[in-house]
Amino acid sequence: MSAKAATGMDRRTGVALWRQIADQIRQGIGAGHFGEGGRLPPETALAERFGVNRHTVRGAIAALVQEGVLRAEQGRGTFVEKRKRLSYPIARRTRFSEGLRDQAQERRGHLLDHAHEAAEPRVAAALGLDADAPVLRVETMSEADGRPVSRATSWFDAARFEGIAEAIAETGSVTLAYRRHGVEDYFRQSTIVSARHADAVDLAALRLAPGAIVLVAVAVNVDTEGRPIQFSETRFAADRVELAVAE
Amino acid sequence: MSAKAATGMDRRTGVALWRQIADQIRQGIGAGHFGEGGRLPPETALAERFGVNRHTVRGAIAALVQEGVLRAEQGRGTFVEKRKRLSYPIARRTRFSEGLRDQAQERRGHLLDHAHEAAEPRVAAALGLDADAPVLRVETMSEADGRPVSRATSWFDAARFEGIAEAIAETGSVTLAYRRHGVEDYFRQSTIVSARHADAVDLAALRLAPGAIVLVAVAVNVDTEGRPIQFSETRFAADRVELAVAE
DNA sequence: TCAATTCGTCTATTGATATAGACAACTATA
DNA sequence: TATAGTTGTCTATATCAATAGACGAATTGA
Repeated sequence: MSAKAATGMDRRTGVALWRQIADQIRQGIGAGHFGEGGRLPPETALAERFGVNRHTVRGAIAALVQEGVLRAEQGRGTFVEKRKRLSYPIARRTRFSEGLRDQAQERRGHLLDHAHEAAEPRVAAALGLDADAPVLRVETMSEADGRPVSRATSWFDAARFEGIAEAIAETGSVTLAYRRHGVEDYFRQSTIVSARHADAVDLAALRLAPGAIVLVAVAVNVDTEGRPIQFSETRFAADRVELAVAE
Repeated sequence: MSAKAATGMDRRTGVALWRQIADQIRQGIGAGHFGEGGRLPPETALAERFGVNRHTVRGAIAALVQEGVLRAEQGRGTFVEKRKRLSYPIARRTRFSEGLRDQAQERRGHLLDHAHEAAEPRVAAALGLDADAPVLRVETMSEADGRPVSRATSWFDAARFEGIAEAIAETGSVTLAYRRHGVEDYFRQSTIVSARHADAVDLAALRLAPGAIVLVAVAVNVDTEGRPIQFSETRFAADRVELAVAE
């Protein structure tokens, strides 16, 4: 394998070289190749390693500076800014803020939007409702230390959970909002994890660079009697979060 | 929100529009928007929906035809070739071929490569070995119905599992290879799921289009006495697989 | 058979991407 | 205070990506 091919750069693929390089550098940082606050190799060295022109590397670095991952200082070098990836636990008892307790100083949830609508087939199936039954759709996002972590769309049975959006907005917590509706405890029944490119709405909400990846977790929560109470699709910024599956 | 922005197309991002559109169409197929063997809307309609020129849509379709996802017929339309996303279970007893029994006719594992090496820190920690202890690294990939599904790098304690690579090559099964080394049963102790762009090696092995996403599952298997026997990093083609977390 | 629909191909133009080279501006250090 | 090493900026050129319009080729159904 030639030195050039080994770098993973592909041409004529619809993905610009500067973006491929930016992705590799970001990934290298996540893997700890440069250390916290460490210095990147000089642009000329990176250009040689990736087999491209120095200007192309500069494009990649500019994008990562824009993202807040790198900081370039004229005459000195280019340095790593980014923090470590958060590890988000997925288990039978999954609670957003508890799981991140040790990893972030400040955790917050936001209610972005909510609306009544008729249940789509997959929502109706998950919640055990008839097709087109009235459901509440709630859009939330969560932050840790001021960085957006995830964005979720949740559906609730409108008949049982009328007003839960307001309760989430007031308390900032789904767990507390459940209490107000007589649900003392709840469990995660199932979780399906997949990954895709972030769409425009999530890019904006999570403050991601276009082309970024989101981890998608589709989950069903049930109450202590096993009745489904929530169906949700959560998108996590893949370069900030990993999912720890407890078994 | 304008109709254009709602389509999720972003310009000046280093990702060509035709590739963004190809990714969205592929994703739409995975979500079942066109049905098995279904027909895509005409190119002119797609161009309008995505807010781009017809030629740009044609670029996206050409890429998906090349991938084997679509089939274009002059005068008739463009049709879906691809099968549904496989759902790969992750649980305490995770076995590759058993989990996919109902979803694919033919399942196969391949041994690609194996080598002795000194344990990296994360490998040593996971297997409970001293740093730089001798370990066996094994590269495998798996297919379902002739389509590459995943590619894995596994590490074993060299002292305990000498020759396991050959056993995997012969039997095509990790479970059977374990038997030969006196491990009658084993469990998954932990799994960490993340996502990233596929690197050049995985692109080739999984026959993916550049820019494609892989789901990364880092796992530790333990024997019935709780001793770690395997540390592995598996990369799944994100457009062909989803991970079903059992809880 | 005819018209409508749809994919396939061609030409032309514009802006983004990538390469190449040169030199300025800044930093650290011998 | 030189000097080497690094990032920042400029010009120029070639190729890719995207738009625009026109027309050919194959299929379908009236």
